[in-house]
Amino acid sequence: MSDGGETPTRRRENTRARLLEAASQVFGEVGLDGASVEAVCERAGFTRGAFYSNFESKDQLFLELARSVSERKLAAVTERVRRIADDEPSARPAQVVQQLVEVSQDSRPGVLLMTEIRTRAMRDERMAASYRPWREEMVRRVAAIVDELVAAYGLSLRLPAAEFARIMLEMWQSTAVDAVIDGRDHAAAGALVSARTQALAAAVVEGFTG
Amino acid sequence: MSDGGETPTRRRENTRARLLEAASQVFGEVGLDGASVEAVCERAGFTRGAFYSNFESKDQLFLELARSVSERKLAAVTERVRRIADDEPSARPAQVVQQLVEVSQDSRPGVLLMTEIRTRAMRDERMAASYRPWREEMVRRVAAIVDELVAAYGLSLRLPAAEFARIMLEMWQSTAVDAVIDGRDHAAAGALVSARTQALAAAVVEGFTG
DNA sequence: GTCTATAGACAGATAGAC
DNA sequence: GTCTATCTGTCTATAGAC
Repeated sequence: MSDGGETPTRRRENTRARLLEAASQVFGEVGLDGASVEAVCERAGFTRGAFYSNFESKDQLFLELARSVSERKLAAVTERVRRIADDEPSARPAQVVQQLVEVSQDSRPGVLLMTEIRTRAMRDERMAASYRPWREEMVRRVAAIVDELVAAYGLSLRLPAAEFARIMLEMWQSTAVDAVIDGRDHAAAGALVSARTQALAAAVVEGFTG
Repeated sequence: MSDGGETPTRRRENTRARLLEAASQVFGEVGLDGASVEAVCERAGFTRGAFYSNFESKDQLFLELARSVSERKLAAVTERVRRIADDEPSARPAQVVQQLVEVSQDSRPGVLLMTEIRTRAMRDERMAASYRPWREEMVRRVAAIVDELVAAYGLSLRLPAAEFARIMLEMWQSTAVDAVIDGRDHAAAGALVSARTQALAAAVVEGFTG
C-alpha cells in the first residue's frame, strides 16, 4: 500500500471530481430531474458502479455540487476584488464595478445550474439551508465592496449598502436568466448586465460617474 | 345532437378547468418533472383517461397553464391600476406603488409555478416563445404606470422608465423566490417586497415621497 | 336512445439503487 | 447487469349527460 491506506486515494478523488464536473454539465443542460445517473456517468466516462461507490445518491451529489459551485464563486469574487485593490488602487468606481460584474457572470451552464439550485432550495429544506448562508455571504461581500468604494471616492448612497448589494445581486441573476431565455450569447449577456449595473449605480449612487 | 356538436360541453370545460387547477398546484409543489399525470388527476378527482381525453400531453397542459397564469396576472395588474385611476384619482405615488405591489404578489404556489415556467423557458424554446411576449408586456404596463405617476406628480426619474420597470419586476420576482426559500409567510413576504420597492423608488425617483 | 366523456386495466420504456 | 418501482400514453367497455 504505497499510498498510506486511509488516503482518499488520488484516483478516487479524481473520479469524484470528474463525476461532479460531469454532473454540473448535465444538470445544467436538462435539470436535476431530467438527468439520469447513467447520463452523468457516461459524460464522465464511468459506469454507475463508480457513481454509487462515490456518492450515496443523486440528491446527495447535487447538494455537494451546489456547495462547491457556491464556494468557487465566492472565492472568485473575493480574489478579483483583492487584486483590484492591490494592483489598481487608482481604479475608478465604474471600472471596479465592471470587474465585479465580469467575475460574477456565469456562462449559460452556470446560470442553469444556479437556477436549478435556487429552484430546488424552494422545495428542499436541506438545499435551502445550504443556499441561505451562501446568499448572505455574497450580499455581505458585495456590500463591503460598495462601502469601500463609497469611502474611497466620497460617494453617497441613496440606499443602505446591504440593500443596494442585494438588489444588484438579484438584478444580475434575473438578467442572466432572461439572457438565457432570450438566447443571448455570453458576450451579449455580459454587456447587458454591465449596462444595467452602471445605469442603476448611476441612479442610486450620488456622485457616481460612468 | 341537442347541444350543437362542436360545443365544448359544459361538463368538459369544467373537467379541463379542474385539471388545470390541480396541475398548477401539483406542478408548484413538486415541479413539472416531479409531477406525474396520475398525481394531477388524483388531485382533480379524475383518472388518467379524463386527462388524455382533454390534453395531448403533460407538456401541452403545462404550456396552456403558463399562458393562463400569465394572462390572469396581466389582467389583475391592469384592472387594479384602472381602479386606482378611477376611484382614487388623488392617491399619492407611494399608495399607488403599494397597490401595484400587492396585486403582483404571488402566493407560495404561485411563486413556485412562475419559477417553474421561467426555468423551463430557459431550456424549451416553445416555453420561451410563450414567456418572452408576456414579460415584455408586463414591463410595458409597469413602465406605463411609472410614466403616468411621473407626469401626474411632477417627479423625475434617474433611470429610463422601462429600465426602472424591468428592475422592479426582477426585484419582485427575486424577493418572492428568496421569501419562499426563507420560509416567510405570505404577509411577511409582501411586507418585505413593499419595503424594498418603496426604498428603491425613493432612491431612483427624484421627488418620490414615501 | 345516442354519443361522448370517463374509468381503469395494460404495455412499453426507463429510472434509481445495489 | 439485475431488480423493482414508476411513469407515460393507449385501448376499450361503459356510465351518464343531453
